[in-house]
Amino acid sequence: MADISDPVPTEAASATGGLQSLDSALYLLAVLAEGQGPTALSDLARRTGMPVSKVHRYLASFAQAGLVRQTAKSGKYDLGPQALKLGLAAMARQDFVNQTADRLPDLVAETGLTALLCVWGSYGPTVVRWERSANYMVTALGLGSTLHLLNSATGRVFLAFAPPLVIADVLARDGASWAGDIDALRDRTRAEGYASVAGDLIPGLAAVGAPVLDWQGEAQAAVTLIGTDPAIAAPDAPAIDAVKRFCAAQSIQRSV
Amino acid sequence: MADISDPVPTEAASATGGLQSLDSALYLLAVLAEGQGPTALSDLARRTGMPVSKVHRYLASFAQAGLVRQTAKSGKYDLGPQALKLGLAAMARQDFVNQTADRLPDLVAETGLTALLCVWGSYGPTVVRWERSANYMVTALGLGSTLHLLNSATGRVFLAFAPPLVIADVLARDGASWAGDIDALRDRTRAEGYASVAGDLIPGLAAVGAPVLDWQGEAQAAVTLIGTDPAIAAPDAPAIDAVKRFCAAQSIQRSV
DNA sequence: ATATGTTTTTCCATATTATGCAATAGATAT
DNA sequence: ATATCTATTGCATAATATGGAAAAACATAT
Repeated sequence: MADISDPVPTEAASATGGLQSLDSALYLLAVLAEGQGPTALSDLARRTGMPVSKVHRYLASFAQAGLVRQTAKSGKYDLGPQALKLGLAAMARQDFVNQTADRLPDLVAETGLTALLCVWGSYGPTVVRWERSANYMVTALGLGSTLHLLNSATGRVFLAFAPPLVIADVLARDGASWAGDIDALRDRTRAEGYASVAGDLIPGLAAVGAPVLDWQGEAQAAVTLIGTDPAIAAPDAPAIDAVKRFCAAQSIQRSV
Repeated sequence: MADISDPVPTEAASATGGLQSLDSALYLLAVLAEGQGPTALSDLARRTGMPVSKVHRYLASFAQAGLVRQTAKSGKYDLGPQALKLGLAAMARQDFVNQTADRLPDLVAETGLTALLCVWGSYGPTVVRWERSANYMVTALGLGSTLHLLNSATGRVFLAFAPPLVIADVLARDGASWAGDIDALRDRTRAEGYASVAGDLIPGLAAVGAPVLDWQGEAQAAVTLIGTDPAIAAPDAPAIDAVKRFCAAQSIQRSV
């Protein structure tokens, strides 16, 4: 152990202080989860690059814990009931609003803009959290304020990503005095993954917003960046990329 | 091969052919999942009977895999996003849940009520799908929420149609503070094929639920309709017929 | 301020434990 | 029947997890 090359043992993978065998095993589990259904042992070995005997022993432990089970007929392996319980337990602890709110300062620091967190209330998008940047401007918006469904970037996020029936009442109210094509607005927002206003509606105010989605793909909240410079809402503005990435990180990735 | 030879007679623990370290680690994960929320390292060590250093290393590996994460502020450990993915992957392989969820909008359209799909989790009936109608009201219930076994229509469905052993633990917990006759409640629910609450337990809330049964006649899931009008739970209400027909249609198939 | 009690994290020598190869058992098809 | 898959088990070796204790990090009390 007096070897000088000790600081770089083999690779930089397991620099976390965990167990190598556990890392391998959990990788195997992830591979199994990404498969479409029951998977053969040899197939798993191939896809993980591990020896079959190793995979087999890992699976034996997983099976004992109920995370994996073996189909009686074909001998293939699949996720077990304990995996479902784990997921349900994790789901119960997902608190989108608070977890997003906790990371809001990061977004503000990155963009230098004021950030707004809104959820859907009875009367429309409702402000639940402010995170002010250094140069914030005074607005009439306070905690608990409701925003317009069509006039605001935040509202448009809900228009596009909230369940249609939920927003139906407010849409009927706010849509009555709206001249534009609502369907086109919704479709475009959905396609682009964000909404913006650039001072054309509220002079001197520009905003870009994106949705925080739950695993049903419905908006649980909306995060919006606000500033005075219309440039922040330009199609290639860095703020847009920032909000989208931020919200994606807070959302559940369904792709698997 | 009935060899009784004990090369290492120190312990007779894992006769499964798996890895000891994995068994320990997965036990730790199960303990973490059964906790109510973020748990301290030392607490986990106490509850598992393992040395802190061991627990810490396990958690480091789990964290790298995303199954566990550490809350930024308190340093406590909780289930991570990968746990959710695992659960969703496991759920995706349960055909009846998917098929039922896909048809939930039909039920909502037919009745005009908000529909809820629940499966059995560690703590009781767990919401896995919401399909909201125009006038939804319950905001305290989110995806992953658990319902009371006896107070809720959904819970009563599981009480009557889930295997007794599965619900035993939760029944012991929830039944302790229950004044009524549990056996009578179960028998009546079984006979009628549905369960309901009409605002007498949770003021202003009425619900009717029915089971999605597998080939053994056991409840794999429960579908519940929720509304504010107590009339929807009246014995001859159309909502009751709708849920029962809906669930019956979902219960038939599946053989493999 | 300093002290005291929490916690979490890292270090290190030891031997316990996982590893990979290869042989066995079981199954399906030819 | 043989052939060719797959899953499972044994075994010697060394690589790896282990637990005690020390060291940080953190909070609360004095």
